[in-house]
Amino acid sequence: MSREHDPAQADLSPSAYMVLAMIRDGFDTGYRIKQFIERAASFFWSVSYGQIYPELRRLEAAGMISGRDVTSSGRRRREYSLTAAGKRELRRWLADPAEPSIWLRNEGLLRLMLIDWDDTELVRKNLGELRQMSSDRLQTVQAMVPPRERGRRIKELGERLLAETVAWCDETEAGLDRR
Amino acid sequence: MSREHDPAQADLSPSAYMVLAMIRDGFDTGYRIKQFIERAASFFWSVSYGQIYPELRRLEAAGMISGRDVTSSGRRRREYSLTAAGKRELRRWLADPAEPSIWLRNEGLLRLMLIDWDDTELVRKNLGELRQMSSDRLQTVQAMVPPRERGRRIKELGERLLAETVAWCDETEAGLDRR
DNA sequence: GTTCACATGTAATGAGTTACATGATTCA
DNA sequence: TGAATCATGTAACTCATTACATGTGAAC
Repeated sequence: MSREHDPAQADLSPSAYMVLAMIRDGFDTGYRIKQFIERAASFFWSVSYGQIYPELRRLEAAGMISGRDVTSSGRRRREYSLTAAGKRELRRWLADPAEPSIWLRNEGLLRLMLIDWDDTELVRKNLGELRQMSSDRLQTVQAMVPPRERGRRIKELGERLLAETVAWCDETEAGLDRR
Repeated sequence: MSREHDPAQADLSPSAYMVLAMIRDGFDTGYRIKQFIERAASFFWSVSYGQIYPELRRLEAAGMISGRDVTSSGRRRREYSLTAAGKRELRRWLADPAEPSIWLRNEGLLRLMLIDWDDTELVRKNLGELRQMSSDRLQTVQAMVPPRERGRRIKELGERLLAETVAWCDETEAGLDRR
């Protein structure tokens, strides 16, 4: 994550900017942000509540967002909105030339790479697991109604990548039989 | 990473098992393991030296591997081999029913999802960056000579996924002009 | 003589998870 | 009445990064 040290920049984490942008787009509580990311971005981004809630507090302390407690029909929630500083900082980051980092770990694929392929049963099991996960994710992505055009394009990529993985699992499994 | 607590199991991290398997396959130094993973698994796994070297020491302390310093033609390196316990533990993990976790963060895609798509220039820039990264990775994967059959299949998946991403970037950029 | 590949390592730091704790509402 | 969904939050922990430090040999 090569963000160089530069005192002129707030230098938040990518997750913080994600949160900022979600609030900008109307996903104004921690819960809603998590739900949305899980549905719309699950094929390239992950989050947990243990990350989101402290992040919201940090961003508020830093003056990037401001929150207020809302109680409607008995349920309490904390709604946030961007401050001027938050808007500025988000805009700055989005136009920033810093090269984006990629971080990935697919344990299923790792296992598949490490197991003995003569053990057809084990290969089949791992292939099945990967297929299941991918097609579950594919369904989640497909079920998603993207809010804007960019959402439609991103969604399409997710569908293609996940469908490709499912197809690969099927073909690989089929290849197992022809031996 | 839902590895349940079970005193009967050594419960190492997935990275530790990756290291174990690499040593099993003849990649017997930290440097070689990193090189190989970078080339063969870059599309689904990441590693850094800061992770690998301490991991090798930990595994040695745990009796899973044993290392010895080798100096050939002036250069010193530490070569490892699996102990009986290491072989056993690796075998156990590979047959383990624990569901594999997926963890991913593609900052380029995140930016693309968060930017204003009416700013065609910015979209183009981000698309270009993603395309560059993906085609670089694609080349790395293509250049790789897989050691075994399983390597060939995994390699094929990487190629398909990366090629799909590159194609998506191109199509999306082309679509930008038709507006 | 300088750059690239080989080769190993540590310290400081940060990010993000899991498990836990709590409680209301809605729906079957 | 029980399960699912809505909703927030903390503590302990693990993992893994980045930056730094060091040195050799080979190739140009």
